[in-house]
Amino acid sequence: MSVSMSLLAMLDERPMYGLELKNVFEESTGGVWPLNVGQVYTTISRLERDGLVTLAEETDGQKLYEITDAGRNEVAVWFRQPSRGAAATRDEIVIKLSLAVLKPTIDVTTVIQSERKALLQELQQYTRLKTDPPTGNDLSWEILLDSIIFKIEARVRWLDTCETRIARSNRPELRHTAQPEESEVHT
Amino acid sequence: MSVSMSLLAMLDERPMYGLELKNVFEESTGGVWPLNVGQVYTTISRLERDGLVTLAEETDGQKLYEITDAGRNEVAVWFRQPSRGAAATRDEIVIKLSLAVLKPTIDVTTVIQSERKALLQELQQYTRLKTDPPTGNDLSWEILLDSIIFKIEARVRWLDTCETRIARSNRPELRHTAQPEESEVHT
DNA sequence: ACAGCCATGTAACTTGTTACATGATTTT
DNA sequence: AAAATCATGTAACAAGTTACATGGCTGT
Repeated sequence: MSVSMSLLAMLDERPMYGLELKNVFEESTGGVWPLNVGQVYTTISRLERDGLVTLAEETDGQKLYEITDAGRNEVAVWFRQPSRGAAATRDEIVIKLSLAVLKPTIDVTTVIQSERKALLQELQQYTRLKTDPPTGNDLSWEILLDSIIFKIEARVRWLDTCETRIARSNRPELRHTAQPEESEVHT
Repeated sequence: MSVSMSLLAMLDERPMYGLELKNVFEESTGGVWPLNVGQVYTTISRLERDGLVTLAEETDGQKLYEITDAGRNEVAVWFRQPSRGAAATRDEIVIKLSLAVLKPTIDVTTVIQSERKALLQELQQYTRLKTDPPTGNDLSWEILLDSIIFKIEARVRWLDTCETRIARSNRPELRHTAQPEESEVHT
């Protein structure tokens, strides 16, 4: 829904053609959330099918798309109503840990460390981006970047509390708890 | 991928049949992330197609599914490798705000307030759940609940910084900036 | 017998996503 | 003329999701 509503919201601003939609979207996210051009066209055609968008004008293969009244209404509702619960969405890393603690054969602390390492690298990357913005630089970009950084930080803190929780629990841990050996699995 | 990998990880523990997978999954998430039974079967058949799972035994319509070596390997990789970037996933509410600040006709502060209100309600709901656990109550459940609460809190903080950012920016705001009147949009 | 649960499954659909094809225009 | 870029689009697939159908077994 994110993509289609985004395109619709952009068309609510002014009529646009396909590539323009892609560009505006990517500019507003500073290139962090790239959007395949093809997806713009598939999404647009689905919006057209649903009567939220119509072809306004075609000049020389260039197709200008226009939002309909129904579409305008959808956008208004989208902005008015809060997005559905953050909790409702299944979260891969959370499921992974939830299942890991149920599996006696898995060394959960190793899993946590691996995840945290990746998160901290990602965090560094985005903090660097913050001081050295790419092109757009405006408000949209700062909002987006903040959201990413906040999310990563929260996740790292969550991993920390998981670690202490697991340490406190008398969960039967693997043998080599003292020196966590690198037990690489070979294909 | 979340669902299929989850099922695979559970089958890595022991062979199970369809409903059992559903039940174990839902118990591990304390019912917060319900899983439609039908989806278990569609997902299992896809795993079978990909050679990660095989039918071990069929007794009287009850089908026991078993993980294959290839499946076991997938699970090992899943636990070893960190989940893909938290930042990579497009986030509806973030896109919504990013686009909202670009639209002069939208009152961003109203949008933020509406989102925050919903988040705080959700937060309250899950904090209540924390003191009054449903059934499972064990480690998996705490881990899951923490993740949800952390995520919501981070999002609320993010909304706050967005608000100050927007206030600081000299973005041309709607007329009624001084006393934010309840300007309900009627269909 | 009937209600309700256990258990399996499928058809249909949505959203996201990519790889590929096509043609026009512009630059080198 | 060749390469690059603009611009459009389609076929195909992955993953999630639900509504519905089927049949067996159990308790009342």
